[in-house]
Amino acid sequence: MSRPPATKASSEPVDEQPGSYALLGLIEQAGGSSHGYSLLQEFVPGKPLADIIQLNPSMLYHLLKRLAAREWIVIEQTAGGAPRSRQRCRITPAGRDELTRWIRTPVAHTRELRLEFLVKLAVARMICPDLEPDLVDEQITLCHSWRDSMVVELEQLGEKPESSAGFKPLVLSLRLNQTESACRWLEDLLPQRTLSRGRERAG
Amino acid sequence: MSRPPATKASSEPVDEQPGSYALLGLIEQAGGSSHGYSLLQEFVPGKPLADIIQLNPSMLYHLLKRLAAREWIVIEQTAGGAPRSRQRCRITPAGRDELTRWIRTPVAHTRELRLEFLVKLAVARMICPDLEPDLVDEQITLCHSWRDSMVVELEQLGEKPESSAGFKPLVLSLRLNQTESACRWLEDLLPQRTLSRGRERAG
DNA sequence: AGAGCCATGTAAGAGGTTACATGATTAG
DNA sequence: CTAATCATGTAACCTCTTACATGGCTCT
Repeated sequence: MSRPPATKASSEPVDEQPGSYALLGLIEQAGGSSHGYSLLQEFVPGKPLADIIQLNPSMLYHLLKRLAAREWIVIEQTAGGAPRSRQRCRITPAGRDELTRWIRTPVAHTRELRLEFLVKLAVARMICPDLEPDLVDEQITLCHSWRDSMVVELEQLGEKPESSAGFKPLVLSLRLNQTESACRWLEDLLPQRTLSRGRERAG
Repeated sequence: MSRPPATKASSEPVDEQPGSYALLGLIEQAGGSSHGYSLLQEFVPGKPLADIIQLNPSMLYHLLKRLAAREWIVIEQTAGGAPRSRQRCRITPAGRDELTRWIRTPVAHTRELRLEFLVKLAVARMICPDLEPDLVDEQITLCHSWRDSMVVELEQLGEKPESSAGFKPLVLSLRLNQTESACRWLEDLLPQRTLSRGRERAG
């Protein structure tokens, strides 16, 4: 499970998937330790995280093992006798470091906003609400830089007439559209930090 | 990817992935038969399809076998002696039917526009350019219906104040934004059909 | 006694990715 | 001779999903 994907020079640490960090965040929020089943309860309909991501039991326990393999948590069996007793998951200092590192790192693609960025946001609200404005700001900055470089790229494509034969302009303009609307969505997120409640803006 | 993982009733026909249809379309365009390596050449940088989707050799031959298993193509070995001789892939009538069915079916999610819809468009331009306007029109209609139902859903969420605690409105407004920008992008595609003799852009 | 929740998993299987194997022919 | 290109794959490994196994406990 050491996870050297053998492909990307193995120097990059390679993030876990959002679900793993959601779990890490829930454990941290619970005071640094929790157990599988109570974590599972946070993913039933009605709980905030369930609006963003769903985790079934199999996946949850699987992810917990991966977290343990990375030494971001330790898993202790609490009862000795019963074959399937409650297990206690405790976050390690390394896990805490990794969690805050991950929260503060903006997502690298527009498509990751829906799942990964929202999980970051939700976890930040749970364990470090003060970070939320920074988190949104940095994501906005990054999104703007994507947009700017795509605009440049599109202009360059427009200069060479042979490029209009291919689908590059179409692909780029779609991605540009999506990125621009993502920027607007992120910017709409900002006012919410000053409005404590009551103001709904539908669209 | 977005495929219902096979244990689900197995009565649904379940589309192949876009790459499979790209191959089917290339074979059809080549007069109904082609072979692996020359299909591979259509995915090297510079070829139109390469702007949309990339296929490595492993995946390409894997997909060809799947197409053969579905009896959408038949694979014949042409040379008898050599261990790895050229193989000929010929599209079957069922394959042709499936290809046109797939082309005419709009994609079911906004996220599939980038890859699957563009492959449909590219394949349509190759083998049935007259269909392109319909293809775009139908996708626009569908996109609009998504947008409308999301607007309704957001309004309903706005009526129940307890929902503002969760992330549902955020998720929905992001998806609505993305869908709206997808609609605009699709609409931008339409004027191109008035330049319907599109062969001039090759030079 | 049976239903249902608590609690934790294993098994099976689909799908995809990368690295690598194989052997022919052609070009420098 | 060596390298590249032609041409087709296999092997190993990863992820995620669904179905199901396992037992204790509690409530009716």
